[in-house]
Amino acid sequence: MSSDGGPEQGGERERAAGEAWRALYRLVFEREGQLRFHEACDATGLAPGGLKALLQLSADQPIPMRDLADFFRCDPSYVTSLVDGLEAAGLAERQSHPTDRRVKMVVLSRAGVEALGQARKILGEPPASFDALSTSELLRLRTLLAKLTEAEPPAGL
Amino acid sequence: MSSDGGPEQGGERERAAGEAWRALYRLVFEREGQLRFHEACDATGLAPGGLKALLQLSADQPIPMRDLADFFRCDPSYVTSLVDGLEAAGLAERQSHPTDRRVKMVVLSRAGVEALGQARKILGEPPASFDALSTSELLRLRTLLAKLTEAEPPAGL
DNA sequence: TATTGTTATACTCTATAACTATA
DNA sequence: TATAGTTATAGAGTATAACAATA
Repeated sequence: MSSDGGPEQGGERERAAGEAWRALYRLVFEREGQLRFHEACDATGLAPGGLKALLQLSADQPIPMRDLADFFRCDPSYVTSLVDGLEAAGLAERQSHPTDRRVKMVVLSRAGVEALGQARKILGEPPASFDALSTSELLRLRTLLAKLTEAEPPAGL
Repeated sequence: MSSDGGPEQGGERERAAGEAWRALYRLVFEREGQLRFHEACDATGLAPGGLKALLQLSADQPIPMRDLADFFRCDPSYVTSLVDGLEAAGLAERQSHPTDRRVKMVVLSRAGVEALGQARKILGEPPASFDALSTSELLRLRTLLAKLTEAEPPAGL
């Protein structure tokens, strides 16, 4: 955080930022987010690792296994076991790379796409506490959060 | 989510709620939150489970081990191993309950309090993307999020 | 020689079952 | 009899090391 407010605003700005962040963190990381994630695991029959992998895959954009390992900062051998699991469940398939025959790429099967939709539906459902905000407050909240996510580094795959 | 807006506002309200929630989720659960948590693990030398336990403890309010198991929805035997770890690291101590001699309670040692402070400092640091908001926007964001956390069920220990 | 993915193996995390002590 | 915590054990989850195939 840099301070860009007025000369007397720095403290207030930083306090507000800290409080906002900690509220975000509590809301998502310690409560509803975890619940949602567990629900989605149960609904799809996947272990946490399998669900995280599922969420990074699609039917039409094959992903090299190596990229998954980089994204998750895990060992390639673990990606092997994750993809083994998804394949055994009929949710994903390995494809060979068109030009580099060392590389294997992963895509979702039809069942995988369906499971992904189910997971996204559960994860995307706002918690009951959102009822505490009026519609205009929700609109403002959405706008502010959109600014934050746009400012983030493009951490995707 | 119930819809309490005007007759034509329901769709917009729900869309805003969904988008706000998913932005929250992405921000905390898939990115900065995970990074912060890993950093805090490294800084304290604790495994994820140990850090989660540390965050629920304090020096002056002893917590029965059973309450920890309930809070984490885990088996009591796992609490035993978590507390064993914290104790071996010199961060926590077991106390006996004053009246019920079956119960053991956990408190932080002086080193535990210090480690907790270190962890909270890391976890509570807002991400760089917060620079994208003006001070007044941060103040508004904080206010909106405070309403949400206040509306949550009191999930604490 | 360097890189992708797999196998074999081991270590960590977490749960189940059986047990002790206490209520 | 029921409850708090521990021990022993077993099962996931994840990493390391050695290896085969390909670049």
